[in-house]
Amino acid sequence: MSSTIKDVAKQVNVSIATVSRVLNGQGGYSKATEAKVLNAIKELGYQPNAFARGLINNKSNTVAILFPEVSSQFSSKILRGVEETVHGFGSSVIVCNTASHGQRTMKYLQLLAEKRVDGILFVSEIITEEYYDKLESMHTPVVLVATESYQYPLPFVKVDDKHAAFTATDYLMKMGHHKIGMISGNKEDIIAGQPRIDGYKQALANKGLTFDEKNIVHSKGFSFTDGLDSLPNLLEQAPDITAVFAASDAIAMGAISSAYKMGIKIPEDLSVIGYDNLPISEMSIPPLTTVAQPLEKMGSVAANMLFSMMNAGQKIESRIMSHTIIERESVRIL
Amino acid sequence: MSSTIKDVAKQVNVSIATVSRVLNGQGGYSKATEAKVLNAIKELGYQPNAFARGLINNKSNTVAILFPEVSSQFSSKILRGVEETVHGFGSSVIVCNTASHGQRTMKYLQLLAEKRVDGILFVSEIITEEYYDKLESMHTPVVLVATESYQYPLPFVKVDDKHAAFTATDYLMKMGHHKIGMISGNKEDIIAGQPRIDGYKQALANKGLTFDEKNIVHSKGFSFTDGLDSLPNLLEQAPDITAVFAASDAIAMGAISSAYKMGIKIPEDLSVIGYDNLPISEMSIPPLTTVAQPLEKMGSVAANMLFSMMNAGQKIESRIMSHTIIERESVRIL
DNA sequence: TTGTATGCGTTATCAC
DNA sequence: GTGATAACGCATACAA
Repeated sequence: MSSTIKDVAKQVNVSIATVSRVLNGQGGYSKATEAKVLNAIKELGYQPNAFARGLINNKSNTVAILFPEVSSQFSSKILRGVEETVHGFGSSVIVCNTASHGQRTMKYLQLLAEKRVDGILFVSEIITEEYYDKLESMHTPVVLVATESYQYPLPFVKVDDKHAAFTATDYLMKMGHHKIGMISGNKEDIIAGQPRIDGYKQALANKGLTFDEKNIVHSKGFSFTDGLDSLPNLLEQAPDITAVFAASDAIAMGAISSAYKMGIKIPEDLSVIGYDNLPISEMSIPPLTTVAQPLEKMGSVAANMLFSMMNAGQKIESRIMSHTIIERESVRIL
Repeated sequence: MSSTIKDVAKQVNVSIATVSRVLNGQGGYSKATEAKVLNAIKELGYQPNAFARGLINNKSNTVAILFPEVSSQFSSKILRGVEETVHGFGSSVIVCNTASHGQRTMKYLQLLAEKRVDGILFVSEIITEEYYDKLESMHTPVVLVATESYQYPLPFVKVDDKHAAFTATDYLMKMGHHKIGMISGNKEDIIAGQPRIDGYKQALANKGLTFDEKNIVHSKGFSFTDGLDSLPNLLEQAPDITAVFAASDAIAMGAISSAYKMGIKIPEDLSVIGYDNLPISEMSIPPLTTVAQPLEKMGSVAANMLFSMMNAGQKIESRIMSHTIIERESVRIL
């Protein structure tokens, strides 16, 4: 099939040791033999065998990334950042779609353990004891992205969700709104749910506004249909609100579509601010004002952390990425 | 570090051959030893080493997929389908972002060759001679997704672009439109560009309508901003059109946003039909009528083809996937 | 039913 | 400068 180091050696009449040396540029050979070897490599179309190398070096030049859902704009953006920097290190990235399913995730980890991946990125997942034990047994660097673990000492890179929600709500108030509703996403979600609710409440309190339970509706998740379904409920509970903070861009898009159906004009009748700054927020009508997470950057930062851990072997500090308000046209100045 | 087959053998006082046998369930050992071995494996937390296995079997249980851009909804959907079926086969998928860049692509192929991936999926790319030669030298099954090669005998899975464009245009005519414009995307694109233009023209001709060059504008690409920029031009050239066929959903979304800015109502003043049926088409205001490509399905079909090729070693037939019109609310009945 | 020995393609440690 | 050769962890042909 594919030619080996042995074939090259034979062709040039040197030992495999020598070939290996020039292959790795270690020196200890004459210019002449180097040229001959290099030439033979070209001629034979020799490809180093990653299996053999891995066996010796215990290194696969591969990292894995696990998502609850690969095919979301959210995941895609992170993946983009990860892929770019991983490729820069000469490594490859394996993607895994866990569907937030425990058994499936464990099966993946097993596979990744056998493949001896050099590092693992966990996106938007809660780390269970089962996962953690497995990860520990693998002795593989791990970094969390857009999530964190309160139980286990895993480094993470994410935005401060509570702070970001505070900023979004505060922005609305700065624009003159006092009656502000919220579509919260899943409040059971300890990472992306509750903290954003807390941030919203705190911003209100900070300006001396009292929080009213009627101004918030808790959707099941963070999707478009969640927004679509929730806005009518919110408006029924709280007809007097002039603005709504949606816990995700998808929810915001759903709310906007819902408003459109009900003949409510955005932002004339109702202002909307989202969360994430996905590509869809640009495509919205009107374009969506939102608080941005630097997703691609987060991916690349996380990947860099992984490589630091592999090389230095040291524990790495977590990173809180800064969020920013992207002003577009879905919020009206009151 | 990690324990090996040898450790297991020692623990149970059998030979490594025996351990290997029960590991692979080949039979040829007593129930008693099997139990003991299995037990020791659990106890020691033994993990098979994929490097060693790969070295012997010449199989990595890994396939690679190359995209011009990983972080698009288009790519994501395909990836989702691929990941699902590949995982079903107990393999992993490596993602590569080529950026449609020759050198970068070649570097990827080199890496994949060294890793001895079992198969390669090429999405939305033109296969150059350089790529093909490299692929040939790798002796690795390849299947093309959402593209095809006129020069090289590579199996593909895609929609019939010309036919789909015909269907879209024909749908518009069935809804009573006679003056139909098109925003074509990149007409130099031999796979996704020209065929869709041809389909549009043919649908017109089929109903006895004459094609007018003024009714079409060729954007640089297939993106949102292409649609945003192109609609005004189209409307200037052809003020009397009542409907437009956009060569992608992103273009359609851009056109709709553009119309919104110009105070043109969709679909009352102008009907729009897209192409792809990405998730965004649901989120559009109004929801976008479009011709759907079954992207996720295409991914899974392509992956299945890959495994057939690996196992059977046989050449595989290409697959033309059927497209369908998804009726939503962006087309008005005239 | 089980064990021994060889080889897969490299790298690395010795020698020379 | 260069060449043998022993690992790396596993599968398998061949013996027993």
